[in-house]
Amino acid sequence: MNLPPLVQSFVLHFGEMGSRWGINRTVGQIYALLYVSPEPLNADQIVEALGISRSNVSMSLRELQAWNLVLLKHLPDDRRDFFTTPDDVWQILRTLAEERKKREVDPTLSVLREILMQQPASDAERHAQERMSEMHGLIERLTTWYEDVKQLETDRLATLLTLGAKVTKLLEAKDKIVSLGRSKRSTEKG
Amino acid sequence: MNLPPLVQSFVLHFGEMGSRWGINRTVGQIYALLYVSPEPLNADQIVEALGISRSNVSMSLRELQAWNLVLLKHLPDDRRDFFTTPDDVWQILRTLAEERKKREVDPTLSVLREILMQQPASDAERHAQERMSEMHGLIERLTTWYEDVKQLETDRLATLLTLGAKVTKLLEAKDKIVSLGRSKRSTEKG
DNA sequence: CTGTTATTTCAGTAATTACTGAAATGACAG
DNA sequence: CTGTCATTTCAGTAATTACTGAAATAACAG
Repeated sequence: MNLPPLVQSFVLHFGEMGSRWGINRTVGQIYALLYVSPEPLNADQIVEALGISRSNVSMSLRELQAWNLVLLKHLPDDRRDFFTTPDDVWQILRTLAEERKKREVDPTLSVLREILMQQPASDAERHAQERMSEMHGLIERLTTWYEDVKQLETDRLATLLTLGAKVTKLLEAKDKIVSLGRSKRSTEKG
Repeated sequence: MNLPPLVQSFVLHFGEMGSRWGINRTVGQIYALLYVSPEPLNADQIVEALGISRSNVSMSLRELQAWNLVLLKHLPDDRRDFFTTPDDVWQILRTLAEERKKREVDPTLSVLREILMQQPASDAERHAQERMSEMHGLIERLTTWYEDVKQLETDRLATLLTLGAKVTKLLEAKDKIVSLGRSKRSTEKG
C-alpha cells in the first residue's frame, strides 16, 4: 500500500471497522479509498493503491455495488470501468440505512410475523409469543418512523436532527395548553 | 436442539441474523433463547436447549455481558448463575444503540478528528481532508441528536417516533408565520 | 473472424473465527 | 484443609470466510 499517509490512516481504519460491521476488511478499504479519491478510480488503480489481487478487487466492488455504495462511471474513449462513491454524505447515509434495513430488519420482521400467526401449543410458547410481539411492535414503530423520515429532503432532515428532543418539550407545552382548554370547556359544560 | 417449534424458529433466525451483525451464531441464539424464556436460565440449561458445549456457552455469555444485553441473576440457595435479558424492549434498544455507538461510531470519530488535525502535504491530501470533514460533520450531527434523544423517557420517545416527519411540517408552518411577521414588521419599519 | 484488453469466475489455499474437551480456577460447605 | 460443584481458560481443531492465480468470458477494434 502506497498512499499519502493521511489517506492511508483513513483507509486502514475503515478496513478494521469493516470487520465490526458485516463487511470485510478489503471492502471497507476500497470504499474508503474511493470516498476520498478526487476522481473515479479503475480496478487496477485500486489494486495498485491497496496491494491486493485483481480478483479480490473485482469481487469487493461487486459487493459494494450490491450495497449501492459505489457508482460505476465511464470515461470517454476508455472502456475500463471507473468507480466513485456518491458525493453527498446525506445520500450515503440514506443508502446505508436503506440497505441495512433491507438486510437486517425486514427479514426479522417477516419471521416474527410468521411466528405470531401460529397457534401456541403450550404456556412456554404463549409466553414466547408475547415477548416476540413486544419486539415486533417496537420494530414496526421504528420502521414506520424511518419510512416517514427518509422521505425528507436533506435540509429538513437536518432541521429535525438539530431539534432533537426539544420537539417533545414543545409538544408537552402545547398539550398542557390544549388540556387546559379542554378542562375549561368541560367545566363550562358540566 | 429440543425446543418448542415456535421458539426454535425464533432462535434459529436470530442465530442467522447474528452473523449479519458482528455477532456470531451462538451468541445470537443464546440471546434469543433468553429473550423468550419465561424465567432465567443457567448455563447448563442453555447447553441442553441449544446442543452446544459448556465452554461455548460460557464464552458467549461473556460476550453478551460485555454488550450489556444480558443480566446475571442469583436464585436463593443456588450458587449457579442464571441469566435473563432486560424485560423492557425500549431499554434493550437503548443499550444496543449505546453499545453500537461505542464500538462503531466513536472510534471512527476519533480517527477522523485526529486526521483532520494534520497539515495536508498535497492536493490529494487536501481533498481527502475535505471529504473526511464532511463525514465528520455528518457523524457529529447524528451523535449529537442521539445524545439528545437518548435521555428521553420511553413514552416521550414513543411520541417523537409517532410524530416522525410531521414535526418538520409543523415547523415550516410556524416559520412561514414568523417570516410573515418579520417581513410585515420590516415593511412597517422601511 | 483474430487479437487485444477488461472483467469475472472459481477451485484451491490462506487466514480468521468459532467451538470443543480437558484442565485450571474459584467458591463454598463441612 | 478436603471435596464438590460451577465457571473459566485455553490449546487444539473444525468451520467459515477471505483471497489468490489461472482460466473463462466479454467487449470491442481492426
